Amino acid sequence: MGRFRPLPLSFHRRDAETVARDLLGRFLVRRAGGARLALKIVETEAYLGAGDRASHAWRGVPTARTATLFRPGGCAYVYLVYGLHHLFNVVAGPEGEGMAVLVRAGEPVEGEVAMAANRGLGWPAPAGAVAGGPGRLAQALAIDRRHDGSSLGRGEVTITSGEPVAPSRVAVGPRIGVDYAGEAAAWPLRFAVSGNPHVSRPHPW
DNA sequence: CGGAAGATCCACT
DNA sequence: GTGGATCTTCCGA
Repeated sequence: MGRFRPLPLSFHRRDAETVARDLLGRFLVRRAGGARLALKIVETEAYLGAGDRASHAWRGVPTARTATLFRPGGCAYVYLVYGLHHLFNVVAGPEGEGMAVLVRAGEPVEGEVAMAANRGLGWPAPAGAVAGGPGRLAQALAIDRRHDGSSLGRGEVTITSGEPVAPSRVAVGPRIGVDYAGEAAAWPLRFAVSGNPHVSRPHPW
């Protein structure tokens, strides 16, 4: 036992917005070949499922791609965007809701050299270069669709305890890259640790 | 069965 | 600020 203790699956089985806020400050831990890589989560986005135009589950019906999104909260939902980048999500809520939290950025805390190498960078690297952005984060942790559906309570990818971030230090804004989603594009479902330099974009806050 | 679009990133101007 | 890379998935016909 040590520093990284996985959170119980009940943590993830709450509504996506609550989980998105509560994931800030927690650790995302990747174990591979005896090595351990860890990031402190500093930016997330909530996707609400049916009725949220920006969500892959907005129609409320599972498809080949989104099957895992409808499982009970506490597993990974990983998919490929633009034919190039894998994005890592935490499935939230009860079974059938299709809710999830996209983990958009992390601050390296262990295995920095290996994570930077996964990104084709040396270490030290500038803040945000290793895991400031969802595609970068997945690449740094070597997460891909093999991890789709895996439990986050045990195994190669886990979410562990950390320092929760006080509400007063959480910055809120609209989600990134969902302009096609109509009204839902403006919903304030993006959360970040205020002022943290590893966040994926210049703070609009 | 085909077209269109995408929860991004990087290089270049 | 703009455009290209690259490919799976999805939906309409």
